[in-house]
Amino acid sequence: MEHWDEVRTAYNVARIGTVSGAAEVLGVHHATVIRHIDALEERLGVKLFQRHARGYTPTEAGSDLLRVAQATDDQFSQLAGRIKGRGNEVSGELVVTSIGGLSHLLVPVLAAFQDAYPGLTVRYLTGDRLFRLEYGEAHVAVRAGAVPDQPDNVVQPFFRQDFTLYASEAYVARHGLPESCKDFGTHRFVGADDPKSRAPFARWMQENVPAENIIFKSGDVHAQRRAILSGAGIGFTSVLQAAEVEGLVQVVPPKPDWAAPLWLVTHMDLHRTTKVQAFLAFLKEHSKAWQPE
Amino acid sequence: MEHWDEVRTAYNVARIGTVSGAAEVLGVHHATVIRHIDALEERLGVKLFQRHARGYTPTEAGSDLLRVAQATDDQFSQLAGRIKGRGNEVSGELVVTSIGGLSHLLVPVLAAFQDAYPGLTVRYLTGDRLFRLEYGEAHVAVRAGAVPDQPDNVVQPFFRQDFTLYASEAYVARHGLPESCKDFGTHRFVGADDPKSRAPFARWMQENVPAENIIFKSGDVHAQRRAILSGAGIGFTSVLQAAEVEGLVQVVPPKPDWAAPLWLVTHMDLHRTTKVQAFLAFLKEHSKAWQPE
DNA sequence: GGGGCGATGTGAGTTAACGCACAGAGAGAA
DNA sequence: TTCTCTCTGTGCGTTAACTCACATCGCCCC
Repeated sequence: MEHWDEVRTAYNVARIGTVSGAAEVLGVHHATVIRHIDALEERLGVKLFQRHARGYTPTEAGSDLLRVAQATDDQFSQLAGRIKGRGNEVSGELVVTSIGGLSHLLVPVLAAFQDAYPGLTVRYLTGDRLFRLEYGEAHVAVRAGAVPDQPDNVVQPFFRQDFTLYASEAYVARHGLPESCKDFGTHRFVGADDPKSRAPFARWMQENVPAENIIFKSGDVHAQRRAILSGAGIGFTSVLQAAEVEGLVQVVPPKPDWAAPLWLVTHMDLHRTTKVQAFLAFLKEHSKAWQPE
Repeated sequence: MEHWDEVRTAYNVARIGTVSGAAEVLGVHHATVIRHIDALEERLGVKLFQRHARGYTPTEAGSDLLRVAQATDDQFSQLAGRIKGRGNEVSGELVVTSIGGLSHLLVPVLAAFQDAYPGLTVRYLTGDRLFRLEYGEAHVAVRAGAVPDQPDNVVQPFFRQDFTLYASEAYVARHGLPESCKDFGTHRFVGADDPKSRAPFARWMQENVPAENIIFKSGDVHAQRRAILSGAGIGFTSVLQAAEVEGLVQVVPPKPDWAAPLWLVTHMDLHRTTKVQAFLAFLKEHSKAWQPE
């Protein structure tokens, strides 16, 4: 049973009773309807209609087709309604991904967004690997670093995340603060575990801090911040994260060179949907407080 | 949601995951598949798939379509199986119509046919009006008289029904038998109620028997036979019917001029079906005993 | 009974859908 | 990295499907 359009044609003929009437409803010429019926009967090897001057009356097979196609028509109508409607409503699932270091900013916003749309389920993905928008793994991604140049991805600037060096009050009381790069040899540092990290502050540390002075390394920014707080050494933390923790002292003011630009990335096919647009607007609104100035 | 073929295309893309694979399954070029998807998405206003180099992955709307179309595909497959299969089996309903005077012959055959096919329901229609095959009122009709020339009807000769004049034994004992037409003026007759009857014996009676001698008239042949049997007069009855009744005496031997040819008529659209063919063969086999010689 | 109407059917012309060929882009392997 | 394979995407020519027009046939109403 291929050629579903022919089934639809036969369905309308059976429903209405005449070829002409069905042709009008279908918006095609009645000759087309006749050819569809003939082709379908030929393929099935059974007459679906008895032809007479007043129209077509379905045989048993035609009546059977009428019932099945009626159900199909209903199903498709409902489907079309759901699909068209869903394009304009915020429901189902919203999948957001970002680097782990942004969870303290995003999670409250996600929770508030879910609260605003009760029909919505939020999934927040963080992980080592990059979740790929083109495979439908997420609707929205928050990416850091250089402008993502993936084709089929819509990229918007989000905000600039400032970083600088922090130390715990206990560390300062014990070791003091370095006044310039020349003092780094006498201090201990907390840094990134990944030597290939492309974060600007991480590369700065690789170039300006002797490797042997980096005595605590972790791939997780939260672990690094905890290490700094525990007095393990001096290390980079985002200004916003540091502000939420008691007991951290800025070693130097934030430098623009250390800042990491953040980008909002969506897949082209999903970017126009109401759900994604609603979340992007919601996120931008709530992130105004995070902007540097 | 028009263009069910596009839904089928999208269904296969969602099911298989690639345009090329779906195109192969559908037996069309992959460009056609792409155009179908694009047209469907355009019409719905929602992306059904996320496109990437490895194939198409369904969005939520695409997944929804996949579910619905999967069910539709199943339904259509079952429908095709039923329709194709039903063409080769004898089941459902068999509707046979004839003039009322043939019921004593047809009913036993219909009962035996039903007994041979337990899945079958038989309907036997008799009535004043002609049941019309082209409106699907019956599968098979047994017609008398001239060759039916309805277009779209398949006509086969059935057998020749012989008629002649009968009288009851009581009538003969009381009035004797006429030896020729000249004696008709002294006899009483049972005849047809309808002066426009086209039956050859009825017209013969109109022409050869004085109207005032026809003292019992009925439209029903069974009533006429009963009247003859009750001694009301001389009248025509089919030879086969008369043979089943005790107490009837042939006034004259059957004449070919009085015989009524019977025809088996089916609608063109139903004639080829196994069910109709099975019944026609069954009926012909059982009617061999009725043939004159 | 006859004219009009609406239905089915068929042949000819036209449009739109399809197949073909090639370009481009990732993904995986050497 | 580079090569290769596969899949997507698009312009162009062709074919098949569709529209159009006309013929035909029944039915209904006048």
